[in-house]
Amino acid sequence: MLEKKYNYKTVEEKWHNYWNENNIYKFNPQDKRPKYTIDTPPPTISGPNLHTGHMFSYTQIDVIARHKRMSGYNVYFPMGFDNNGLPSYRFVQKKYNLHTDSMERSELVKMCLNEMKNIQPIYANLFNSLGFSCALDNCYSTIDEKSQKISQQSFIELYNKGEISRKNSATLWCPECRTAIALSEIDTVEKPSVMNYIYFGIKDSDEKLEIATTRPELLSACVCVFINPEDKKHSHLFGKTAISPIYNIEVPIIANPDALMDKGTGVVMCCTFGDEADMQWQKTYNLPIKEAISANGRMTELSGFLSGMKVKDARNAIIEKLKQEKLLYKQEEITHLVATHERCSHEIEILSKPQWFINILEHKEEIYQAGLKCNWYPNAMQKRFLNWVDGLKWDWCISRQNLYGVPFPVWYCKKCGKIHLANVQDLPVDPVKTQPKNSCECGCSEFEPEKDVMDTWATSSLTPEICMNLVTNKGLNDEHLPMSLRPTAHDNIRVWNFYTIVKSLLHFNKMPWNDVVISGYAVDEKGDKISKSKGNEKLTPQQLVEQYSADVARYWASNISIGQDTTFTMEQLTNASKLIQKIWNASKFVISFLDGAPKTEPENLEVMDKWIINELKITQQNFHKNMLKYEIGLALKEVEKLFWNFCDNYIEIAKNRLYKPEVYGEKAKLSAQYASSLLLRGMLKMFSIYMPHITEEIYMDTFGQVNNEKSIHLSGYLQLDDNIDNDLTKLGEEVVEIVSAIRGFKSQNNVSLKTEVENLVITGYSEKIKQVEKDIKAVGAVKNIEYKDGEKNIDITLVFDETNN
RNA sequence: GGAAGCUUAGCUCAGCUGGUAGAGCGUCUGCCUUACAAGCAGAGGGUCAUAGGUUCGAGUCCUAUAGCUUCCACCA
Repeated sequence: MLEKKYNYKTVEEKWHNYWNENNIYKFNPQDKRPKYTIDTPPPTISGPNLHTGHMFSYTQIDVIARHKRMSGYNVYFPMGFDNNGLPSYRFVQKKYNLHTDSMERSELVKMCLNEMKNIQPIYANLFNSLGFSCALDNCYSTIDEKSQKISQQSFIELYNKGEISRKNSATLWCPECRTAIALSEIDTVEKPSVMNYIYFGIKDSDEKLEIATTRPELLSACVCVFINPEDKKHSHLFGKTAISPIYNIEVPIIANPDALMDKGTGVVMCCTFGDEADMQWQKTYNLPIKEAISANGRMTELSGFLSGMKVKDARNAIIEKLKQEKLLYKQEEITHLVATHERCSHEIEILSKPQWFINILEHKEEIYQAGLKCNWYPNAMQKRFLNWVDGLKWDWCISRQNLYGVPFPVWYCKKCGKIHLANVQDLPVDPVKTQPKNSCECGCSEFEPEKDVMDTWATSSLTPEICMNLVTNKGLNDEHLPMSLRPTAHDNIRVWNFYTIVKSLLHFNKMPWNDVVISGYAVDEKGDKISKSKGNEKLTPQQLVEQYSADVARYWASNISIGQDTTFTMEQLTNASKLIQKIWNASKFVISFLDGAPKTEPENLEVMDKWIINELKITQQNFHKNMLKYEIGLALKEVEKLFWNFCDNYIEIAKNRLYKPEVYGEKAKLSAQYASSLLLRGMLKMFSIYMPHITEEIYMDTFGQVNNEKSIHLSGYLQLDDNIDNDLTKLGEEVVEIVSAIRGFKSQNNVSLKTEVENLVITGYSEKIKQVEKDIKAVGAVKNIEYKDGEKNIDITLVFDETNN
């Protein structure tokens, strides 16, 4: 028997234990049913707690996982933790106040892995307390040995395929972090700057050439001057030689249509490597490479008197000097967009350093095609991916000059410089700690280890393989590809999704997954993303679960439109709490009549019972239609709509037959018992993917016991035929209309709903209404009904009662 | 500058392949009705951003405009 009030605290904890002890959600790879595999995003370990956003997006994934499980799939819903990257590194460094300059890499990795052992249970507890059905007993970490092995194996295989090479090439460089970074790690921010107008000289001429620049400190690296070929004002200069101020370097004047006549003075100086455009020009015009900035963000010797200065100091110093020498004739304050490193917000430089690159530019078309092949939910997200692929300009630089990360399995021969790779069976290796087994072909047996580490995405892009390896132990392997689903937020389209597709194509020429679901953000009333740094998180996930229950939190997180941001308000929580209590109450009512309920459909079902069963069929169809599109919120609304219809209208009708078989007949009672329990069972199953605790509690107290079932979550949805009877729907609508009219009339006359109706005149309704006369009479407390033809109308006369006056 | 999405009741949002505007919350009124007063019933409230077009008929399709959001590009 269910208690009067639903006590979520004890109930939720009870089922968590039960689910874990009985391995309810355990994935069995041997199971013959079709698999549904999820490439779960591993949460980044960058702080001691999870936030609202995690709860929001992982709930949606869990709803999908539960739905597929209920639909008969063998569902694999793994979980991992991402601690291979700067955020985790920074977190540990800060927490223990580490001086990492003097640390060994392996030591640091060990510390990060240890720290994860502290954090992981906290994350796992929250996941558990939210009722997530993921495999928390077998998680991966993106820096653990297995992941390192797969990541290094991927490197070796792609190297052997010729898809990876070490090139001395332009690299996006963060002087603050002192590492190369990828295009996807860049944020562009608007910053104030100064446009400096300076004079260049012309060889064998007294003419002065006016040039505008925001980066005068790069003057020493100036290799040429561009002028638009259409530019008549400057056309006499083509083929001549310009002389840079201060350094007096002679550089050619070249016609270049990229030089815009209306920008600056129309004359551009090109400094390798000032920015991306300079880079392109360097390649196109085969210009010499001159480096004015070094890896630590200071000026090189090339810059002469600026040498050793930081970029900004150098800029001020050279402006001073230009002013002194009267080579600077104008300055303008401007704001412009600057590329910055998203992790540290420092301005990016472009340097030429030897780095490891994965070929992506030459695979652009294949990647584009893969984007087309993938099912994106919502579909508009596909465009974003394709746009990104279209705009690719760089190969994927996977080396980072960090201490922390997955090392390259690479050594260089000290004598001839030849690249030596580790053997796959020896992985994972740290080249700093070990040496190749054989000496080099040149006879040398001394090696220099590659000290760089791989970009974190070089490993994260292998999560399909890392996930499946947890159960198959087959390492880098394509048996499981494509996985069914990659769920993620939209900020990851051009990063994690992109790189995963790249790796999967390069390794196996296969799609990593069939479907990609992009979730929106949880936002506050103003539309700002809820995050700890913004301080707009009203309740932590833990508080939410404690104060409102996991089911309430989950309801809020699943009541969404796919890809749309969802506002978090306290009202929504109240709403969900009410729905849950209502489910409890309605269930109590239905269950109290479960004794003696027919297990199979009785003959001669009452019309209104047929009607509500018909409504259940319609709802199930709509529910599944929406779930197929991953519209979990719309599917939920379908069930809710049915549920309220069931409570407000059907129960009120069935009540009378259930309470008074002596008046309405035993058969009519059996009919209502059958229909109400079928409805409850069907609705609980659909609700179960959103609110797994309360539904389990009710189900296992009743229906589950009949067939000794282990859990509602393994019970599957109701199998109903799909014969929809539209006439029944119409009839039901008419009945609801009539009942509503009676209720409204009583309401307007300020009388209780149980006040009897002396006479009810129904005009213009279908003949069939007569079939449900006794139900209408019962629910409206109507003594007599008259039927008339004509324009639709309902006329009500109440029984005269002194107490009503 | 390029791309995508959004603009429907006071608020948060549904409205699939075109056919007389929907839900929840909030507001107002009434009701202790053998599941539920943290409940129930009822009422009010919208020229579906704007302007054109296609159509017998458009919130729904097409074109343009405006506002908001996001992504990309723009460092001389």
